[in-house]
Amino acid sequence: MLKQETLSKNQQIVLDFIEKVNEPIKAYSILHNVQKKGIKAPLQVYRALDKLVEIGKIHKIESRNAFVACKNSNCQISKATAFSICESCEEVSEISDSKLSKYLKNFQDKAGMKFNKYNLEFFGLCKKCSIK
Amino acid sequence: MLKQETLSKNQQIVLDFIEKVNEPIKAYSILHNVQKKGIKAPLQVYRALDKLVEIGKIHKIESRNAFVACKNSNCQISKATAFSICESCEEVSEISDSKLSKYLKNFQDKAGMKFNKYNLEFFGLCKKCSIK
DNA sequence: TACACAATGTTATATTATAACAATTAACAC
DNA sequence: GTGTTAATTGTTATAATATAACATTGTGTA
Ligand SMILES: [Zn+2]
Ligand SMILES: [Zn+2]
Ligand SMILES: [Zn+2]
Ligand SMILES: [Zn+2]
Repeated sequence: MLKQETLSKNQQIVLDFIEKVNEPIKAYSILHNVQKKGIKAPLQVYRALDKLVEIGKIHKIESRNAFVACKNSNCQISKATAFSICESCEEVSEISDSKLSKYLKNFQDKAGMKFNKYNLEFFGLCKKCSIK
Repeated sequence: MLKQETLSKNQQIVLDFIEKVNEPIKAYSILHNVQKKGIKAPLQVYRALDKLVEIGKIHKIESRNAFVACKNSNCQISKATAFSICESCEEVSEISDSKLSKYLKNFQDKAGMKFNKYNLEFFGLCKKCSIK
């Protein structure tokens, strides 16, 4: 079978919603918001999320247990992700910095482990929150 | 009051156990293992974990919801952490690489956000698992 | 002593995520 | 089209992770 090109019904419903809100959102919040579309159970959401993460349409913000749409066409299928997170307002942005991603992709640890994936989360205060 | 120098009873019990197992361990697994020491409830474990993370004695592996003792005396109180994670055997090592930490500490994102903390998780196969 | 704050103990509950199994749908080979 | 396989869905129940709320006790300091 060829690699799936179109999303399934539930996957599309979940993705549409995540793209619409345009900020990190939690699984059960997604569930509440797509129940009118016929998605009734957590598993239906989590299965869609798993697939969407796998194909790189969304990312999971691990420290927040939240999901956000990918804004970065050249982030290779979720294998190299970086985010900035404001600890005050919880605003999250995906970092797209070719120098950073190049540096991390080529990073070699001392144990000689070969990496195929990384996730980096920066924390601080966004500009808005710094002023306050 | 001066900054705490000695750990409290529960904090010490939890830290002792985490250091003994010497690999990432989950909160409820800690709970089961320290019940003989008098810790009975999840909150007692989570409160100790919170404090130990705060003072840098342990770190949370966000992608695994697990906690591991710090092996790295110069990781500044949990504000700059990096790990390698084997996706096959789940072995986790704390990366101590001064070049990497320097690079990340000085990283400036395009939005001009000032970071005070980061967490980086690399995924791949450890040497042992690569051979198989 | 009196105060402030950290830590504890305890019960209940909230939040996040998966197990298990049956049924349906989509893609492919022939 | 038929049979085959894999992906997706639907559904109920439950597991795993984490916090709320409140009363109490301990500890350092003035
Ligand atoms: Zn992305
Ligand atoms: Zn902010
Ligand atoms: Zn450390
Ligand atoms: Zn391994």
